[in-house]
Amino acid sequence: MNLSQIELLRVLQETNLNLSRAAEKMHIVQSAVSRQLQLFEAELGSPLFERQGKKLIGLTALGLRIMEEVATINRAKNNIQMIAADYLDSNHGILHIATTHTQAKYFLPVPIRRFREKYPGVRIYMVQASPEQLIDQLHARKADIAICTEKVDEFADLVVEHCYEWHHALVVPQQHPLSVGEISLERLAEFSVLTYSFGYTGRSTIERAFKDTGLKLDITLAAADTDVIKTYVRLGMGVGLIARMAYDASVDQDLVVRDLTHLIPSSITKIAYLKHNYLPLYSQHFITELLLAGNAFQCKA
Amino acid sequence: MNLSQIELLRVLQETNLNLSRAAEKMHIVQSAVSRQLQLFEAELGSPLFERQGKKLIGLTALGLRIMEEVATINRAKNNIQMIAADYLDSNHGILHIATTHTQAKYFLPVPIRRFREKYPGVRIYMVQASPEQLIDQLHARKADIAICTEKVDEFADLVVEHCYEWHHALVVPQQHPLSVGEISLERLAEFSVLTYSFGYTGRSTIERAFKDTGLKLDITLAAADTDVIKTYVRLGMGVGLIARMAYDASVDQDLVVRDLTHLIPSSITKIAYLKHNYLPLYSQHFITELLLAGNAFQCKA
DNA sequence: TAAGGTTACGGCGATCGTAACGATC
DNA sequence: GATCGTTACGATCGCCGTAACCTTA
Repeated sequence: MNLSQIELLRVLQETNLNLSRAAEKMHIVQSAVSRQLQLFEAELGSPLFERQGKKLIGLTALGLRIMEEVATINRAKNNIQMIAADYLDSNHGILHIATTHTQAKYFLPVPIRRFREKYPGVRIYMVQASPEQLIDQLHARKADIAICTEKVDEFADLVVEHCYEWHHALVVPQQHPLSVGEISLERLAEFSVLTYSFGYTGRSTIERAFKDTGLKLDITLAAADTDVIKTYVRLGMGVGLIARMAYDASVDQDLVVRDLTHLIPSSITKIAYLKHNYLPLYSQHFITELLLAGNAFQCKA
Repeated sequence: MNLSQIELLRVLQETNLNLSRAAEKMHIVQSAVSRQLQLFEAELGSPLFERQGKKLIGLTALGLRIMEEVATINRAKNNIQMIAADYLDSNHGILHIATTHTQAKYFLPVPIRRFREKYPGVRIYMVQASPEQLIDQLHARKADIAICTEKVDEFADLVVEHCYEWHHALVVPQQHPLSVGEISLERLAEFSVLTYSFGYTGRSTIERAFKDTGLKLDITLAAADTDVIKTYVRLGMGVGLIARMAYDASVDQDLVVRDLTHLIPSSITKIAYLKHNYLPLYSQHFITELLLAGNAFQCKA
């Protein structure tokens, strides 16, 4: 048994059990891959893969169980390399952040600016995606840290830290009936609503609030980002249900923002990263920076 | 990086960082070990060991952190081999049990007999030792399963299962003043007591019972095994404080046994084994056999 | 016939062993 | 001088790459 055989098993999973593509990924010829797999299976004494003719079509029970250990080994191997690199120089490296539009636009600018001041040598890559995709990015190790509000609690292999709590707010054009007076869910339900796509930015808490009262929301537009919502609110398509922090007093003066704290449960934006996975010092620092900024953000709101 | 380098780091720890002995253990010459260590440190870019001249005298901060990952990899590697061997043939193998005298003599015979009926091909090795030593045996992977009453709860890297609950009892010669009448801790404290050595067979609960009342125990003899205690009770050296199940009606008729359930808190005998460590099917079966026997044992008592 | 996998064989390089040397007690 | 570790060098064995071959869509 050796580490390249362990690596091979990982790569095979990532290539749909295709030996040729696995060979490419590992920068060796296909016959070498074929042989190493045979050697490994021979050493263990039983096949790890189900075969149809010569093709690999799936894992055996044994293979399935062994893949768990393989994943552990690969994680630890990567960790060793990361730890050593970090020890040599913790001021350079790459930080992959995966997040949603709302966080990227309204929350991250401050912590990222502060982070860059402290670690100018670290390159930052940001990926914008849906919460499900963020988690996939983490699992595929294409992102180091994910920041979002939804979904992340459901995965046992993620470390999740609460960053800040926020509420939804209503935005309407000036003169709109909802721009004054008491707001209730009943009154809200009478209007066309523009809000986030399913699975984005606390949409689930909105659903919950309305489901609990038995009221039905009339969602005319569901967008992944707040700017689209604001745009169509300005066009008079309906009322906007957005994250409070996405209302920007300096550019949104033409819109009236109404507090909904009493109507819709709060949402919590979280930071998530893989368990058992070493994060360089600068990444750890970025997380504390996020938590700090989260605190400040929460107080402001 | 390769698996033998990882293995080397483990072996080095086990040999007090002595390259020569590590080489022996790995069945290669010392110069090869020296070179592999250099190569590995060079690959990581910083030394893993503190050196005094050429001698290794300790781990660096980096080395310390990396050793954690190394342990993980070695565990997973062993698991792979165990899982595969188990898959090939789960009826043969070796089961290393580490336990205390009391368990070995009064509890284990039944579950072990039943286990051997089901797995005649599995060789059983039993080691008798003190609870601390049992745990060392687990950590050194010289034992697969430890069965005892004390200590095991204190280790986070062990899986601990409760097996059965039991009480201490008093054994005295016939005609002894304590052979009749009400027993209290106060009355007990008037006599010389023979019981288990510190750290054995629920000795800690005895301590606790007496410490709580402020009474002082006069322990004339502390032994690791019940038979020694009984022997000296028969010689009239004092009263015996033993585990209830260690009183054997068929051979101890000359002794009077008195229940102490109301005086001394109960003890729990536990099964412990390493976390993140694969146990062959037969070992898993042995554990269920132990739990079954523990249940029966508890009812009987 | 293209795509995926296996088998055979020669060459190269990683790693080992031998051996001589250096340091430390 | 005994113990422990390093360095140099030749030999070996493992692993890769080339290439021919087999199988199935």
